Amino acid sequence: MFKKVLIAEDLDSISQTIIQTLENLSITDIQHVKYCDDAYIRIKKAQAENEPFDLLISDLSFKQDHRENKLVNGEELIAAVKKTQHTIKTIVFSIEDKSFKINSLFNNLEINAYVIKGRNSIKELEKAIQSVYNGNTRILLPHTTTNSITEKSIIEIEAYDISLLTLLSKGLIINEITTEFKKSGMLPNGNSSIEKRLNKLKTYFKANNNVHLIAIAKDTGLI
Amino acid sequence: MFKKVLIAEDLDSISQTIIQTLENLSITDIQHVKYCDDAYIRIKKAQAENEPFDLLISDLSFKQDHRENKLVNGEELIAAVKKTQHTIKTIVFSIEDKSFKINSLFNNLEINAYVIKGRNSIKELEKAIQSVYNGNTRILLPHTTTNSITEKSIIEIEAYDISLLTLLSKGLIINEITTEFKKSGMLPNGNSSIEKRLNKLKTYFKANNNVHLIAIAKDTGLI
DNA sequence: AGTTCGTTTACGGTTTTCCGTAAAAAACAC
DNA sequence: GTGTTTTTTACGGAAAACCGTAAACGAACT
Repeated sequence: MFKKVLIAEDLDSISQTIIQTLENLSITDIQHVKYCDDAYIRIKKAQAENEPFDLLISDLSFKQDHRENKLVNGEELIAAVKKTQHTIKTIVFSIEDKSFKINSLFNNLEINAYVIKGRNSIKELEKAIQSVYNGNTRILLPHTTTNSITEKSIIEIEAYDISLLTLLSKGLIINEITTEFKKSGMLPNGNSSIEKRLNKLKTYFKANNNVHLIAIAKDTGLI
Repeated sequence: MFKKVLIAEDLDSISQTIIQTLENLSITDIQHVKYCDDAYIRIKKAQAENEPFDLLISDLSFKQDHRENKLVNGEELIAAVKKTQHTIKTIVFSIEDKSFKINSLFNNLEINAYVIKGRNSIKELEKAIQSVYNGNTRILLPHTTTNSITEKSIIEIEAYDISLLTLLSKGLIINEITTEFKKSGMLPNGNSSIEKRLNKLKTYFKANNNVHLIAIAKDTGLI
């Protein structure tokens, strides 16, 4: 079993349970931090001392407080950690159940497992740890994502749409988005193309207008 | 100290910690449910058997799954419980940190304490339990609500605005909202008045347009 | 080079929002 | 009851979204 495990989880009401779960698996060296920055430092340090962590169990969203942090969420943390220690195994333990986001974590960050916080997630987390230790990857133990978008859709929605919706949600009008896209080299960037894309999104999400579309995008966690 | 306590919390990773906290306070009769409906039934039953619960510790948001439930969140649960057993003490333990919502719980549901899930919430929860047992009320142990709206604003924003924003977020245009308001007797319900109110909201939230406004309303948890 | 096909962009008309001003109605004061 | 203030509603013009159509462009192939 894993020897040295780091937990990145801000809520103490949850981290305590994770620690206990790890103890039940006879893992002796369990460390816990409440901030992403701290997690990164710990991993760096352990690496420098030639006693690197075997496994990182991380939440995705961390509460903001008085402290200024460079890494503000689990995605940034994992991306940073993988750059410095690519061999480390990673399990994400989060309440997020949108398959869009989960898939992107497997594809972009190459995490080893994803466990959705739920009514029976402790056992699932335990299983996930076992599986990852046995060398398996792409593990997800869900009630396969209830209120998320279907698989097909996810493929169609890309970074372009996210940018578009994000700018729209920030109050920019189409013209301004066009200018913005031209600045950042995002293509296509004509007024009409952007309108057309918005129309596709509206059709897809069954939205009556832009306002409705943004509301839906917020609800589904797309932006 | 309290003798009989019920915990309503869906995430097992959190409930386990709460149970342990209660055990540390030498509370012997600790019950735990993962669904609001179950909580209500337990309380009814305990009352019928003349051994009512002293305290209810409840989360606010519960994940939806295959099960059909009448009570879908902590607010509904507490409202229902108070109707049948007004003497019960209630502590809300939730990640929600918008003072708008927290205040409404104290005012409308007359909860006894509110603890925000955070980096040191276990100790705060413990303190809250002690305080409620000692007869105190209106307890809130926060880093006083970071990313929420200020006090003044909350007073100004009322049910009317929520309805307005909600309808807008559902894709209705001003004209349709007017009709809707006339149907439901919401006043004022003229096109211009609704526009004027929207303008106030836009000024207040520093929103460029309706799309922006809805995005902000979603972000702040107003709708 | 020319053809085809798909994508991007341009344009125009209609609807809705946006943002004033003014009239009407209601609430209030005396 | 009359005048005053506030709130609500009506209206109208400018800006933006909305929606269809057509032109321009680019890549792939012959």
